[in-house]
Amino acid sequence: MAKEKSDNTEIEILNAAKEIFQQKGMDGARMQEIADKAKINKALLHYYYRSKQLLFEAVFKSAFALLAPQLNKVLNDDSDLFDKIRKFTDSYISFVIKHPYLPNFVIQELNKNPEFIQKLRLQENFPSITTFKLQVSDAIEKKIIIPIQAEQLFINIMSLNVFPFIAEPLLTALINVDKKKYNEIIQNRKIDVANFIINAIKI
Amino acid sequence: MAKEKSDNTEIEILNAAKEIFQQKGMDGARMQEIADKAKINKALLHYYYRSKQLLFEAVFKSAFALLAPQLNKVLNDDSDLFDKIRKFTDSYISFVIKHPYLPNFVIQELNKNPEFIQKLRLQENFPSITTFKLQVSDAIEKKIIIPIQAEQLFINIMSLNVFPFIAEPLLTALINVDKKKYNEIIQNRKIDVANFIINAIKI
DNA sequence: ATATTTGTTAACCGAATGGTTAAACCATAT
DNA sequence: ATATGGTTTAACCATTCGGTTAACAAATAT
Repeated sequence: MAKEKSDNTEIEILNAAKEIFQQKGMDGARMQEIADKAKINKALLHYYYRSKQLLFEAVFKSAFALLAPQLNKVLNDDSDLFDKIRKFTDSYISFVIKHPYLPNFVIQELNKNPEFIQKLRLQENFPSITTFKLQVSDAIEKKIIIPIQAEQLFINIMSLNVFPFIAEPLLTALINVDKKKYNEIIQNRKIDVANFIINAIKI
Repeated sequence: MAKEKSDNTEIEILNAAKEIFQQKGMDGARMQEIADKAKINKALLHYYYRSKQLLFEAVFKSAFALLAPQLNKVLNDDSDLFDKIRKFTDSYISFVIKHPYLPNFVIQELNKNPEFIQKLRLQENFPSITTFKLQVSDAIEKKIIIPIQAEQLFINIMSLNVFPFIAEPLLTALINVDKKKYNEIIQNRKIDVANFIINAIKI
């Protein structure tokens, strides 16, 4: 069987497509450019993925499959609430350094195509907030944290961790630092953000 | 002079272009679609703005000109620090409701074109963090707030206010609410976010 | 009244783009 | 060795897209 060769090609294509789509988005990406990056003929893209749309969806699902476990660190990890916040904040930054374009890509394409999320919802492993809500209620009852809606807390955690990467070009300009200094600031956030959140909610 | 008529057309074009560009981005927008929305012939777009790129830049600058005063509410308003945080948080939500696609548009296009920010920097009215830094230092000295880098605080304020709009499709799915419920949550944030921030930094 | 400038349009153009086709290639089974 | 099946390519196709042209319309100046 020629399985090995074809498997490789299929993966090469997906990797090339990931890079191009995540950097340029669905509209900005060119099939030819993906083919070039994968070092194959453009017709092969269609042989394996039929259309730009289907190739894009494969990339998108694959991207979300990487992101979901990260989100589950906040939502479904069973450690203590404060620990969880610290762990997530710390690990998310490492994650984004590995996949710099990924979160922005997911958010951006979801904005252009909001109904797309329905397809993801059906997948197993789609993050659910249920456990997190119980945990927050519990911490409020036990007077560990002030009363706060779990949804609001979750949004805050996400905002503080994700936004600085998405808005990097704007923020570097506004706070008037170069990319190097901005990265230092981001590094500091590994600890600072968790403390900021915990400070805001602890009694 | 045919000034009135031409003025109208030029503004019609810009408004149509704003809508299309902000919803679909530079790559997704079509000149024909902009012409249709402005109810004019496609050649007129080029008559007034010469190229798609220049039309886009006009839209982008105009969008940023709307956003800048909002940012200056945090950075250069001379009210008390806590007041400022409350005022910004409250007013930013109203702003985004009026211009739902704007912040995302600016951030997104800056990501695809980071050098673009240089052009904006030269414009007067470009927000500067200098005053805000002094204010934060002052508040720390006076033991009103805990020690925190002004840059970090600014990033936090921006994150908590801007991100929930940018990531709306993702967040509604993750916290499992419909659009109506999500808007209620956003409305609550007008007060909640300011309190969250102040709680996190006050002594 | 008429010439001149400004605004507007229909028709057109060339390049780029997503997608297709038909032939070649190549590993394996017979 | 050769037939078979999947794999890969060069060439091609139809359409879309940004942009141009040339002619027409309308306003203004003389």
